[in-house]
Amino acid sequence: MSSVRVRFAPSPTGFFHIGSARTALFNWLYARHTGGTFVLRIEDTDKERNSEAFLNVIYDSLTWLGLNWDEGPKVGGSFGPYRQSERTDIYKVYLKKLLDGGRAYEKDGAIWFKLDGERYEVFDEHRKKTVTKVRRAPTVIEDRIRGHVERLEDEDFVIFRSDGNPVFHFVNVVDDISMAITHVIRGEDHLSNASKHVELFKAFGTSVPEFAHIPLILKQNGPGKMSKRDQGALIEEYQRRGFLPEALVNFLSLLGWNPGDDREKMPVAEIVRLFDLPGVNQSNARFDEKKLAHMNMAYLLELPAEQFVAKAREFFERQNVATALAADTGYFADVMRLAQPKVKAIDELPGYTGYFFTEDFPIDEKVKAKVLGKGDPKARLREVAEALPGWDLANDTAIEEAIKALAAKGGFGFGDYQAIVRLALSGTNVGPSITGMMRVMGRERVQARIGRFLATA
RNA sequence: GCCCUCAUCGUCUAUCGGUUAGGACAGGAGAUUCUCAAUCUUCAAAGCGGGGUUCGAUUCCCCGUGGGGGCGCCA
Repeated sequence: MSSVRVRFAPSPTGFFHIGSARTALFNWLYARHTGGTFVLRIEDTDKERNSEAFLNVIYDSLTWLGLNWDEGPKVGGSFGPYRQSERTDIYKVYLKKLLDGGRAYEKDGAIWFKLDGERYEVFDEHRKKTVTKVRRAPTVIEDRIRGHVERLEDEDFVIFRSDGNPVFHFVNVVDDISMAITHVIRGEDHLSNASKHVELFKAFGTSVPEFAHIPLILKQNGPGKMSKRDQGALIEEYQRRGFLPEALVNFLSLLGWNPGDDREKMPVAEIVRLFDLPGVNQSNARFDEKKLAHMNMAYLLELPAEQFVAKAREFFERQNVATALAADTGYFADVMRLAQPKVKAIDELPGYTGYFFTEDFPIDEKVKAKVLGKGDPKARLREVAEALPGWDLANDTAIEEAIKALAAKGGFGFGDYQAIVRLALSGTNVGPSITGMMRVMGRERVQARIGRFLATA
């Protein structure tokens, strides 16, 4: 085990979104790559906005994505507790250090961090008020991704609110010190805060951790970074829609990082092996749901059939679309196996396979008009209905051969039967092969559907 | 307004001074197939602008411009 200790420090103030997931992922990847420790810390100092429900969303989402934490809530560790709301004693100790060292003072009921340097007053045009500034040199941030960054931190800032609760900058730094965090990997939106943090680290007399400010994920359309309200922003949504977590992880890893060559689809173990800070980009990346969908499809295609069926079963049950017919697990599995190579996502399944599970499926009138408008398809269908009792429906090739033989007799081709049989069995013109459909539906159901179609259409 | 940061096809990106600027998604065309997908082939598509440095800049520097972030007793 290396000495690397990274942390993911979300606050449970809303649903877990894709930017947070990516930050968690990069931290996790770095920990796993270096053989270090991945710490989960809950930053719940804002009592007004925190909720227990959102806390569970964080645990669920991380678990679903496979980002297991070595220390943190639920698993414990020797640097706990891991929820900031339970660390108030630690914060008091650290505050006392600052107070005793003359690096903090009280004003307006709050406690402020005192920067070193000479003070002077100036009118701030933007904020329309007089502020006290400190004459001092810019703070230097050595960032593993950004390089050398300088920023002038010239105003004291609040570290304890007047209600007695510590603020983010303070607890963040204190916890990083007390949890022995070595690498701070977080979004670039914190780069401007980093100067405050560096000053705090210096005031505590501790070494500053390595910083790595990763690029942000921008919303797909329009300006700005991805926020909770944007389309596709919530991890929970992908979970609900039956996306494969490994596909999402693979996609997310490529947003702001690359292995240095053309490889894109990689098992997570390979990403862990290749991931490193120098491979992280500096520029923001725009979220692309089409590419995610493609990645998901690629993973879905190679998923072992049993797993695909299980995923489908879970989705059908959760969406409450299971019918009496779908309750037949053997039949359900056969249908799903037929659909696996054809769909791009699990949530397409109910729509794509609906007609398998009910006799009351709709007939697409446009398709019907088109199919019936060419030649005499109903005659072909009648031939199938008559020949069907003698066919072997055990496998697709046998069915295909039977249809071809039937076609040859009348001087037709397979194609003259395909569309009309499909229409009679499914009511539409898209779907799995008709041979597969016939095999899975079975003789009785096929016979009944063709008969009904012939009688009514 | 001030501060920080970034800049290659529509999008994600490769290139660490010398390449016909490569790949992937999306888009077009074709092949294949029982439909639709998938798959295969193929086409179109990029170095923000201006100055430098250099024999040579997408690559290094500066200035613009544009994007992003920050400027709370939120995190």
